[in-house]
Amino acid sequence: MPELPEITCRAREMSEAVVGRRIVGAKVRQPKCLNVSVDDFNAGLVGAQIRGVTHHGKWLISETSQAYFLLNLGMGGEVLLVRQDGLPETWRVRLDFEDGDALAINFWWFGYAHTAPHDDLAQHTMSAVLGPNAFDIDLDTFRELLAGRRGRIKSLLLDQKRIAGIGNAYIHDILFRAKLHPLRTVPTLSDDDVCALHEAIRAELTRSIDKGGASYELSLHGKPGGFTAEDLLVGYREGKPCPQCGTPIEKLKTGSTSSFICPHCQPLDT
DNA sequence: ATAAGTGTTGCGCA
DNA sequence: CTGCGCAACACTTA
Repeated sequence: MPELPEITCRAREMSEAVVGRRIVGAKVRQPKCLNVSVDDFNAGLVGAQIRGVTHHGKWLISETSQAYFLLNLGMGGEVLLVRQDGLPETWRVRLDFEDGDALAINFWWFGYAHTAPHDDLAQHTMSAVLGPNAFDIDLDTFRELLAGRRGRIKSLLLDQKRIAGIGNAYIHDILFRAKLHPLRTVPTLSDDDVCALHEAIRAELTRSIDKGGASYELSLHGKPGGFTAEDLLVGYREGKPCPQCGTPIEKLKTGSTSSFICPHCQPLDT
């Protein structure tokens, strides 16, 4: 799930559904995903009332009356609001509310459930070092972000310290929409390219947010998102025709990740 | 049935 | 500064 559209949707859902509720119990099945001891985790959250839920990049951030509660779902996972007597089989961390509901949190790889002091979110380094949210960044800030950079454009867009929220699923369509090859280096981009890329980021993220996020992830209430494989332009569509020109879409290795491109619309040499 | 592939992140190294 | 490989170890697909 773990890209900006899904996290944005989860934050909105949680804002509506759990703000104002009080946590009366916490259970941790996988202590490894915490940044503090189980005892400190419990002490931070049990008795706390949830005040608000936002996100920064792929981090879901809940402010409570006692501590901040920060979630990163890694490479996929759910935050489900369920009854305590109707829990799913697998969950790694659970927060129980006083009304009998619970948040059941699961992820299948590399997730985190952290806490940070009530008065000092900046102490949470993993979220504090993130760049501005990809969706909120304005054109001038985006230009400044690229100025002086020499590396590949795909590496920069995936670097959460520079711009937060884009992952290796949405980036295929973002680059396609901007007509940019993932291996293009930043200095080869014209100002028109930079504007197109800025617009593509907003447009592609919005397209998914408006549908409730990717269909391979579940909402707080257990419903799949409405952004399906059919909505993708070139991502994960190897061999299928480019929606613009019909050229077969290619899959290529770009560093340690894969990329999907239209070789005609996204030429490497310019 | 076994193995490779995968949406994340931080770190060390060249 | 940059790219790259690795380590965290679950689940699907070939």
